[in-house]
Amino acid sequence: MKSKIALECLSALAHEHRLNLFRLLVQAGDEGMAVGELVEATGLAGATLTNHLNILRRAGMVTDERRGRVIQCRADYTQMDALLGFLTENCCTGSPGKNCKPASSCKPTRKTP
Amino acid sequence: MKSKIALECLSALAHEHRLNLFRLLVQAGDEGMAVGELVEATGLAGATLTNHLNILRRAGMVTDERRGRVIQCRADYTQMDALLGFLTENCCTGSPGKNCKPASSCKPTRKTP
DNA sequence: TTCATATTTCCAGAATAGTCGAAATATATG
DNA sequence: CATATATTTCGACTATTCTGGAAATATGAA
Repeated sequence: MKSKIALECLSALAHEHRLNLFRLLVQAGDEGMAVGELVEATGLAGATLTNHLNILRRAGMVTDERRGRVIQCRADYTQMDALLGFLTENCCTGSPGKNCKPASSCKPTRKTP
Repeated sequence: MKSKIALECLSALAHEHRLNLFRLLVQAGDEGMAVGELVEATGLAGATLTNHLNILRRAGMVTDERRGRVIQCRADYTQMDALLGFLTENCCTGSPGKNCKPASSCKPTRKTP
């Protein structure tokens, strides 16, 4: 992951509402949550929520898919993984004697099928 | 790590200059870097740099120690580790079937003695 | 087509963050 | 003490981000 994208991811998560939003989506698992459900869950105005979602989308932390009138959002675990990797790398590289193990793998939690 | 502190850490790192600053300190290892050296390295005005340092300090990502007239700064690896732990936990907990391994350990890179 | 629902875009005001010169503080040295 | 160096605080300005109402767009249903 490039520094610029890592910065976008960090900025995306560095806000109370957006961190909360991302956690909600993580907990929702593969199913994800509709924008309307997120409005309900957070109590934010629609326009405000869309703004935050757009920031998470631009950073690649959230993906979505239209299902009829509803837009279903999901946390992107791959991007979160890449961010963890970036932080881990940049915590120790650049000098000899690296001490960091590779970032832990972060897979979606599947709903019981 | 509590959510509020994690947010402070994320906000601290979510800025071009501060991420750069933190990386410089990580690369500097246990020795750390003086504020003056950081001013040189970044080209920022003293007041601006102090502002960014204060944000990193409040978040616990940077510690420092006075050595005579000079203030020597260091990256706090423990806090970085805690942040990685928080992100990893919150990437998968809250629902059954956790898939994340524990966050990798992040130790300072020691200068060759 | 007409109506209802879901979401986004547009816009503007309010709040917060970033920047840096100048003055203040802390420490060392002569 | 007086002077020099290192860093921080203060104060003011600019830039960015956050917020939500209202209008626009998209889809589905009658």
